[in-house]
Amino acid sequence: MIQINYQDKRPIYEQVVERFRQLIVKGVLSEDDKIPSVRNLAIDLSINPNTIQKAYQELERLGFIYTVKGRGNFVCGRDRWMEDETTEVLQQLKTCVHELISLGMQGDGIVDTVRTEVKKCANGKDDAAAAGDYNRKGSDAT
Amino acid sequence: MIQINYQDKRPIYEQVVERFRQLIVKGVLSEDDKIPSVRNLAIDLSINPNTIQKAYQELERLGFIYTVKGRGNFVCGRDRWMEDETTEVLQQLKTCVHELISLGMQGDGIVDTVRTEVKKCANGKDDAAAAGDYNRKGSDAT
DNA sequence: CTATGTGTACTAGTTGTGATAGTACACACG
DNA sequence: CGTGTGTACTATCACAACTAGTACACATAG
Repeated sequence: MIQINYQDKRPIYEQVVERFRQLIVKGVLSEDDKIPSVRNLAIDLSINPNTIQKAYQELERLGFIYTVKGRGNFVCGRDRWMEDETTEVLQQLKTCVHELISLGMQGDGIVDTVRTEVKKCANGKDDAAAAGDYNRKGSDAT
Repeated sequence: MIQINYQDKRPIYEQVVERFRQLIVKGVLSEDDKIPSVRNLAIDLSINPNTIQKAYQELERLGFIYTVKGRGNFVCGRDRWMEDETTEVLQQLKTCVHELISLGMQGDGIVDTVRTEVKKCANGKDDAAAAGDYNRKGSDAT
């Protein structure tokens, strides 16, 4: 489910955050799905519970999950993060366009690239639906 | 020329690298332009020469500058970095597109956004030409 | 109620990286 | 040779990431 890459220079907690962010945005994890407990995931990944806790706090701050004391952590609905995420990624997209122009790439080429990429997504439908679910309400991990 | 933002969480040497990258990509610094010496820039920014050295080594590794022992550091030609940079930014662009699709944005909307941004660049012509040059061959800093 | 699983908070310590400080050496140029 | 340059090296400090261990509060099942 969650893998840690020790070759990666980024801190572990950041990798955990990023991984869950992907799973949630792509729809692999749905609203109110339960995610592993701090302790369970820590054992699973052979790292310290505090590191997972830090990751979960960050995910909560970003609006991706909510916490119920004594019960666990659960995935928030799209309305809690979709707008912010879209704004952010849109900003990244614009920055890329500016840089490509600076690098001498033609505007038409950029637009074409994007159009091609959009079509590719439409055909492949991304990997969200294919991935299936992971840990639904009530089906707690063994 | 180069400013350091101490509010920024990124290390100083990384900020220096990023700033020079921008100046070079945008054409403010041209091929064979001389950039400040390790010691001069260190004094200028009130930081340690070793930090600048680290930044310059990274810039050389990335192909943005070349070093001549005893003379200084100079900007490389576009051919040394343009291809790699374009490939990298293009990859970022595609990732953004995929994420926006996952976030539920319509493909048409994405393409429109890009087209609009391209036009904006075409009108403003970015800020490359406006910035002028900084430190040409032979005009060493005082 | 108790036992268990959960999130939360706190202290203490280790490790790695960024940054500083200082020194020394090699090369280019006038 | 003297100056300005890049390069290399050691030592030290500060901070972030991570680990280790403990303690407490809450929810649920028995």
